[in-house]
Amino acid sequence: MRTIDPVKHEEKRAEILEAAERCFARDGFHGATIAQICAEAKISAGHLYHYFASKEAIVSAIVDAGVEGAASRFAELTESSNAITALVSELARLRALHRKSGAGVHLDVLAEAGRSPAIGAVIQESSKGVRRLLADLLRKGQSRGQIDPDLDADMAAAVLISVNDGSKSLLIRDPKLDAKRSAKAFEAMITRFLSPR
Amino acid sequence: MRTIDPVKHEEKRAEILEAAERCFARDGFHGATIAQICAEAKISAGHLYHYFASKEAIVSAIVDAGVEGAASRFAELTESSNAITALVSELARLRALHRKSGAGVHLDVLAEAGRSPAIGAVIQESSKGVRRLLADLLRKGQSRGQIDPDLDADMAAAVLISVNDGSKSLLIRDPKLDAKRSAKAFEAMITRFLSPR
Amino acid sequence: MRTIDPVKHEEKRAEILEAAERCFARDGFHGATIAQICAEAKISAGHLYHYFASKEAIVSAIVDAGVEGAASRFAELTESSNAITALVSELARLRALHRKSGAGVHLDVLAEAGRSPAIGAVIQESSKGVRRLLADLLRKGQSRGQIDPDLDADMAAAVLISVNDGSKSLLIRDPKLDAKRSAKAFEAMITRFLSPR
Amino acid sequence: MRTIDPVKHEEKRAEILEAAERCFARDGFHGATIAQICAEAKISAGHLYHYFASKEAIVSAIVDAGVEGAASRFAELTESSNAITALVSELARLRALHRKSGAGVHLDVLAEAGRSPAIGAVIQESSKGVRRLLADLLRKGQSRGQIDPDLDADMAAAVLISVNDGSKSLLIRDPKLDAKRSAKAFEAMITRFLSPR
DNA sequence: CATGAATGAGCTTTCATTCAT
DNA sequence: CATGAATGAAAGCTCATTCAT
Repeated sequence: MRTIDPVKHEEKRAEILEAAERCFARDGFHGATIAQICAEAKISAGHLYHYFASKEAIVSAIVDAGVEGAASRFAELTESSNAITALVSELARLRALHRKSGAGVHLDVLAEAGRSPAIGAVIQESSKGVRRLLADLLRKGQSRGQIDPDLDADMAAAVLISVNDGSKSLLIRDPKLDAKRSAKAFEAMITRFLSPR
Repeated sequence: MRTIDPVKHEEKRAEILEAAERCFARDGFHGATIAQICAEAKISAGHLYHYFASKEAIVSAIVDAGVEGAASRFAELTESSNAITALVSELARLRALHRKSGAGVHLDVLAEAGRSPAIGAVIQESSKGVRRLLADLLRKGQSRGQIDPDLDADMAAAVLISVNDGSKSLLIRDPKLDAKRSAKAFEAMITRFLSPR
Repeated sequence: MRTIDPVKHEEKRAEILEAAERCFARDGFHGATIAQICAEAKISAGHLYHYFASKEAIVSAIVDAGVEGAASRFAELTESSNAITALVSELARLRALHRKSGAGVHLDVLAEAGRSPAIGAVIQESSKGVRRLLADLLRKGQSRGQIDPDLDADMAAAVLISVNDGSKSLLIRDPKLDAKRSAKAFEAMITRFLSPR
Repeated sequence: MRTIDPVKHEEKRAEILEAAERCFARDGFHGATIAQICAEAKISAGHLYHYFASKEAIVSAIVDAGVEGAASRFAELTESSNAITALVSELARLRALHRKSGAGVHLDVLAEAGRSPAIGAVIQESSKGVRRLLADLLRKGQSRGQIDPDLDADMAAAVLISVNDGSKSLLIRDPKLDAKRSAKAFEAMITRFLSPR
């Protein structure tokens, strides 16, 4: 009975996930092929299916991992003294992140979620989680008097998430866009949106 | 003895474009097939290539057509007495439009533009045009005292376009989202962003 | 508007069907591959799908063609003066046929029909037709006093079809089986089964 | 220090065989996978290969086991006072058996035997054994005056086996076939075939 | 202008089998 | 004895594009 380490299994899974992430970032959900992902992860084509049931399942896993990341970051944000500046810089951080790794996947996955019920469900579940966390954050800001108490926290959270989604298009529409000036404009919008009047 | 009627040619082109738009909206850029588009346009597969050199060329043409539409709408907006409410309602109109026809293509095309240089170039050209029009609109609002004169009009235009892009994700992330409440949140954000202080 | 001959289309379809039949006979339903069939029919892999929607659809078409053949042969049998000898020799003819072309497909398709609803439906429909034809034949024999009037014509037809199915196993179970002696045994069984007492 | 217990080994082999039989009955020879069989037998994929050299070897073993079963049943039949009714009810028993467990495998294996030399050899060997047993039974009936002495016992045995094979197709061709009426038709055919004139 | 037959590379996925542990 | 990770060939099928008619 030599049942082998489930830890190793998880590690391999994570390796494949990282490989897939790189491929999706480079070529998009449809552009990236299983063969590429396997090559990147240095496993055989067939073996990938010991870890993931389908290409879609890989995307699901990536998205799921994203929620957990968001949760931990939001937990930190709650600690910060100024809710708005914290949020503004978090959004800036996300923009910078995608400036490096390519925003394609993010939009690709969203578009795919609009069509594939499987991925759609994953995205909706994930969004619900993130939105709740973000709304809590906003409400905390409201109770501290840092954020306009008249705002509908839940909807403001949804809008902020969509603003983040939209920011993925900035560099696609203008790759030479001045980072500082655009950051300033975003900051202005968010700050004015959330500040008490 | 067969003279080419350039008018008829353009009409056919437009018909195909509309058919393609319906297909892309339904199934996305990758999901829609040439065969589907041909069926929808009621022409043969081979014949489509008399009008468009490739699938990408169809997308390019659709995007190009989008700029012209935006131009004429913005021209109308310039006439309106209140620049901000006009803008807010235009953005609301676009959201409503996509609520019906599916936002998938919009995001799909953006994602594709991030990868394919061909489509990327088209999107960038188109974005430049729309952004200039929008920035002009904003500057006009500033000169009339309706919009905060301290705003960087050019960047604000870029941000507003990206806000519009992001709004495509709203219903994907939560298909049951309350339309009125979310519209109100958007309105608040745009209004506060642009209003003189 | 050069709509091309639907006749040519049918001819090509028939060619592919014949090629497929050869492949199925050689390697069975699962053993034969689309690639083999295409090679045998001298067309490309993709082109086959202009004529048949799937591998299963090819089997369906083959089975359907079989019913038509059976119908025309049964029509001839009705003319013959002695119903029983006619039937006996028809069954012998079918055994001889499969002695040449391999009985594998026949059993393969039946087995597949027991599992795949798609093929099952085709086989059931086809069987219904053949059985009705055969039962009519038997009833005609009964009215002429050549066949035992006490027999349940419909069930006898079903049993005879199953006897034919079973005869496909004869050579598989013993490739060296003496053809004449086994034919005689079959003849005895059928004759005694159907003859008036 | 680890001595192999040949009894345990045989028990495990039998367990796997039963599991495989269930899988083959459900999904056919090609449809059933090694993974399924292993799951059903609650062993690992690799371990199965300690007991059977290949998927074909499993089929061989199942077929072999079938002969032994037939031998013991035929031994009982020899005891019965009326050879024909005993045979008729044995065939009915086999039909009823397959009505429950699915006849697919039987036909599947026969079809496979027509192609694979390995399985073909096993089936031929097994058939030879069963046929000899059955022929002996018939000859015993002849010597007792219960069966037509003019019949070629050996060929009659072959034909009866093929009738049994063919009966597997009855329900596939018509799943709603009336069991009693069809049983009666079979009974009539067998009885008239074998009875002295 | 217009058709649709034809291509062929490429896709995701499956699965019997092997082997290090 | 026993596991399950790993392989890799091959399967069915799709689709943008070309071309003879």
